[in-house]
Amino acid sequence: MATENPFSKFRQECTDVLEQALRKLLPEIKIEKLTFSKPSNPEFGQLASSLCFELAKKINQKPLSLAENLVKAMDKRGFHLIEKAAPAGAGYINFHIDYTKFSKLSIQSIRHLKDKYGFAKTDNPQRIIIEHTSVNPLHPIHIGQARNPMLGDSLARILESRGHVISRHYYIDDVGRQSSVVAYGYAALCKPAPDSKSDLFVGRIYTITSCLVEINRLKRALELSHAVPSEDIAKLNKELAEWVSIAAELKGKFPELFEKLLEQISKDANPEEEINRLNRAYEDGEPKAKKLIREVSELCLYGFRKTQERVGITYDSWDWESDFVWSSQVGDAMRNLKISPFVFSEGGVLEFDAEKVIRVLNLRPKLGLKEDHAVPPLTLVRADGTTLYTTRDIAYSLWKFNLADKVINVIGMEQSLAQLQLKIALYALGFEKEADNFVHFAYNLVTLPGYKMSSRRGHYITFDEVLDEAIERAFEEVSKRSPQLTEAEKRRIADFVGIGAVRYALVDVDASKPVVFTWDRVLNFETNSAPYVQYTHARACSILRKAAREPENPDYTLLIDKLERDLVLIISGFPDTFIEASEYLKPNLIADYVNALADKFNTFYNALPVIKAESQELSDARIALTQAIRIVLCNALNLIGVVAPEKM
RNA sequence: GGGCUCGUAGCCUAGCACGGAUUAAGGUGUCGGCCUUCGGAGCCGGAGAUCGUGGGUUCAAAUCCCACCGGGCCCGCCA
Repeated sequence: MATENPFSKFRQECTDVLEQALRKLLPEIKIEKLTFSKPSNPEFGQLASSLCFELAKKINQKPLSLAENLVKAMDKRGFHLIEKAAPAGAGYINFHIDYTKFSKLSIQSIRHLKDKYGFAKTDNPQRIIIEHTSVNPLHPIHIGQARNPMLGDSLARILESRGHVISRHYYIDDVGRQSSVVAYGYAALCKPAPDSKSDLFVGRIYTITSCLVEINRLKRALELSHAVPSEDIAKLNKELAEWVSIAAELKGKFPELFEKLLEQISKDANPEEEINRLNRAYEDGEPKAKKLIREVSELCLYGFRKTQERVGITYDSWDWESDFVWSSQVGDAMRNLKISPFVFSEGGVLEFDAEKVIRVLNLRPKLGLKEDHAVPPLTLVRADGTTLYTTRDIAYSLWKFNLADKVINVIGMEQSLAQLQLKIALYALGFEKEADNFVHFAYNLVTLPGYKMSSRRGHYITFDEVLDEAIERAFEEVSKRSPQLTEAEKRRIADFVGIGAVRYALVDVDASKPVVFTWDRVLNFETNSAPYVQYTHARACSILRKAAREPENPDYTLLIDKLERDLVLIISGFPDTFIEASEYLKPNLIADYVNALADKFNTFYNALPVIKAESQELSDARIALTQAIRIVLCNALNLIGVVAPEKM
């Protein structure tokens, strides 16, 4: 008698009983769907209906007397997991759960389903592509970008457990001008072998090259600027001064590399022109340009893979933006858009009229846009015939929909407008179903207090640095608490504790809220952190190890303490939380849930003996409860990619 | 200027999609306790909140609607 979702059994029973009473008492009233809420006070039961407040007006009766009548009309033979139903307050109907039966059902179900428990399967399994991370291959992944893979990977784990077929995609943006900048610098240095982690190495080349090229450009602009107004000159001078100070900073940090690049780049009369030429050559698929840019991009991506391996993240597909340019796909999408009534030409530039699509296809309600929310047009093709980022993304999205029913893009909310325009473009092309299933999972930025992160300027804290620091701090913590362990054991533990802490900290906050990065926040080892939950899991394991027996004869009716009952309720509700997290794409719910469960278990641990309980039957019941809790902690941690250790 | 988004104790966060109970939930910090019990990365208790402001809808608003205020972001032939 195992059930996938114990608490929903109880809810279903409440629904059945209340529906039956309604049919009997008020046959003329039709209710679409009964909903229940969890009472604020546990003395009011485990589920409550506020139905009578709504019905009261309609049938001109007081809510409370209606509640009383409904309870009287209930068929008590339908009570299995319900202990009693009672009218309460000004007109609630409270349902009290029968713990003697429910504890047994829940604990046994969990122990039976083990690592499958909680992962209620969807009725509508889909093929879903989750595109996440997609950091440009120009510099290491920094902490501001690291929230993306943490969220994306957790979403992937959650939706996969829900029964969907998930494919994790990384979109490599190698077509932009920036890629040509770094490739230009790399070539100027004669393609050196990295002297450090390859993405860090590429990042240095990128920052210095970009800075030198920028200074060169501004100087030339100033030389040619006799005719322009003086405020423009002032502006150029200000910009130049800024870049010169960045150059000084970079020269101080990387003197050798800086000098070499300066020497080489100075040989070019116009480096900017060289870069633009390289960019065009790459888009045209010229073999030499292809080889060069792919080489430097691969170098950087190699570093990304190393970083993601550390945190247990992998991808199923690495998609090169350039492949879509070189093949006919971007061109095809363009041609189809061009013949639609939504594209117009202005000064030799192709513009996409998103607003017109919305009007003609009446998309405003569907997209949830207000009446006065005007969506600006999107430039598709430059005057020189080359395409823009979002344009190429249209072709890429169509390609993704060849492989999947649904596409979820984990992309910062600063790109909300571009993502919206992209979605509208899919409607314009007639891909209505696809557009409906195109989801921009937007997340807010990670900022550093009093510090403006800028990859162009080389101002960032890399994700690797954060991981290193987290592991180092975890190592100190382990050494302090478990001095008896060997160095190797301490290292192993520090690794999953430090990394768990970072993963947890970056999914724990609602994705739409901004996160201010502080070391204290990310490297928290106390309550409401991965280490806290990991510790709790290890503690549960420790009890089970010490007990050294399977609970042969548990008597669940002995679990009468409020703490035990609360724990049963929490673990029986895990499938509900899991379903909510997957349906509404809210991985933070899992983090909150697992922390709340750990909290309650620690209180229980402190208050009631498991192994040395008064009787063998009670001890067995508590061992079984501890087993069930351990399973749920582990399953929940897995969803956010945090290791559940047996010892730490 | 237009749009999007966030605003809940000193600080960080949950609750808002789906409005409900004379106590708005945690954490951190602060003050005070718990080393006789299964791992103290723990547990218990105290103090700490005009839920940004003002209206409105409702029997009922942190939650829905409107206006305003404050922070962030976007409105490029950048990505």
